[in-house]
Amino acid sequence: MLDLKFMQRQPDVIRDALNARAVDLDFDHFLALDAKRKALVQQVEDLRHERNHASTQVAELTRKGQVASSLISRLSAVSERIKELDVQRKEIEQEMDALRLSIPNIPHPDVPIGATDEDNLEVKTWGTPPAFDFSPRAHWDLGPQLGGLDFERAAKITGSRFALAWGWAARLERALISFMLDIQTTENGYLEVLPPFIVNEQSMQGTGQLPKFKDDLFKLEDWPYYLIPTAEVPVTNIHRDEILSEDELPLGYTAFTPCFRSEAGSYGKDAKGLIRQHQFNKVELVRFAHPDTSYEQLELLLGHAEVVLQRLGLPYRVVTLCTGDLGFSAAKTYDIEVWLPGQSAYREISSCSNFEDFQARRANIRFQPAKGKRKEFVHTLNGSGLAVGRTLVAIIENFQQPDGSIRLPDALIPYMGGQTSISKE
RNA sequence: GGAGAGGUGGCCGAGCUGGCUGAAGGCGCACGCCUGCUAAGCGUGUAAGGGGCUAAAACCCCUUCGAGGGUUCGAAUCCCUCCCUCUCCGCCA
Repeated sequence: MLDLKFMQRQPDVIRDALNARAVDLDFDHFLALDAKRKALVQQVEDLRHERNHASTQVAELTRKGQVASSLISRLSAVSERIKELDVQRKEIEQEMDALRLSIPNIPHPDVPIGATDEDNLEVKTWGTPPAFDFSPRAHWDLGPQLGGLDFERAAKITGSRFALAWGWAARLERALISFMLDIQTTENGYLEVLPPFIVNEQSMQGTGQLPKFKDDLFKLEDWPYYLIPTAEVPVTNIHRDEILSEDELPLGYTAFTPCFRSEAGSYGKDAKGLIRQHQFNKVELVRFAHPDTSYEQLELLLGHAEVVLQRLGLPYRVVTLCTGDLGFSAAKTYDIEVWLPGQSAYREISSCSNFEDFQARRANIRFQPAKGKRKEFVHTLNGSGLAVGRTLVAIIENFQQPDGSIRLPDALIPYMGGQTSISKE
């Protein structure tokens, strides 16, 4: 959510931002509503002022034992008028609120203008894609063949876009989760949290999933609750309606959670394998930062996600999302894309964003500056550290051997009970 | 599922026989004074949102005591509905 004053004063900035994002939204209508609102507010406030003033006169007269019936009957009419105008004002404000909740964040000046992911800007690459003297296979072949992944039974249990992992794959998934959490908690200063996987509507609105992206969510029947699409939601909302102190910033939380997404509108996309599932595991990093330093925090956060891939020896690149690809709430986002030999492509494995005060304003997360200054909204950031299922995919595909086995990265061996490779049998 | 208690400012906590309560008191915080030894004492100040005026302030005004509605000239205070928290019983782990 954007600041109302800012929208009034810098309408062109909003128009440019909407344009850059190719969002079709009638911002001038919003401004017209605001003008109407102001006019109404003035009328109502004048009447209220009159009523307040006269009411104290009534009180005085009554105290003196006098009757103020003429005054009272006049005020009765004033109150009626106030009620009428208030109804109008409320209608306009409701419409404005709804519009405001669907206006996306303003992209940071660094963000390249563009329409699709092809316009994203590569900022760095790390490692080199492995060279194979055989044609590398995709994880959806190797996984089932090695007895770790079972898509058919998952379809029986639930349906498409679900996976059943067992044996080595189940353990590898668990190993990766521990490995990632350990790095973030012991090396990068994050506090581990285990939040609810189901949240209410307010939380979804706080981080920006609602009201616009309802169709992407799983909602519980007969409950105003939703399955989380990412740990960003419960973890950012930890501090909803709270006032943090300046010296505790920045705060860093890491959480492992399953994530649930309806993937509406992605029919046919990544239909095979683990890439796009209705349920997947993720280790998330969330930071609450001082507005002055949030972009430094974004670089830091990116590094915290990158180090996981580096330890695993997985080649990747980092891109800055262009305006057309940028998420609704984000001001700037880096995607980390890991190399997948099975597809000969880089695929997103982490998304690190600075939301500035966009989420904080929605979720009302503020901090109290030390010097007795007024409270300000914090800046929120988050990033995957990493998507666990996709990491498993990357390991399977990058470290596959000519004989169909998979070599495990050294960093993971302690987490796998000393096991160094996975082979059939 | 049954019974009860409660939701007030950054926090705790009064008020709840309707007007003088944006809200006592305390804590915390800020500034100042005093003092000087790892501290205490004293004083002053300390909500948010919106509207007007303004270059910006100052200033004036309106709203806000869980949410929404009602009664009333006027509600934190009375009535109704809903949400949430806590305690006890039952139930399940």
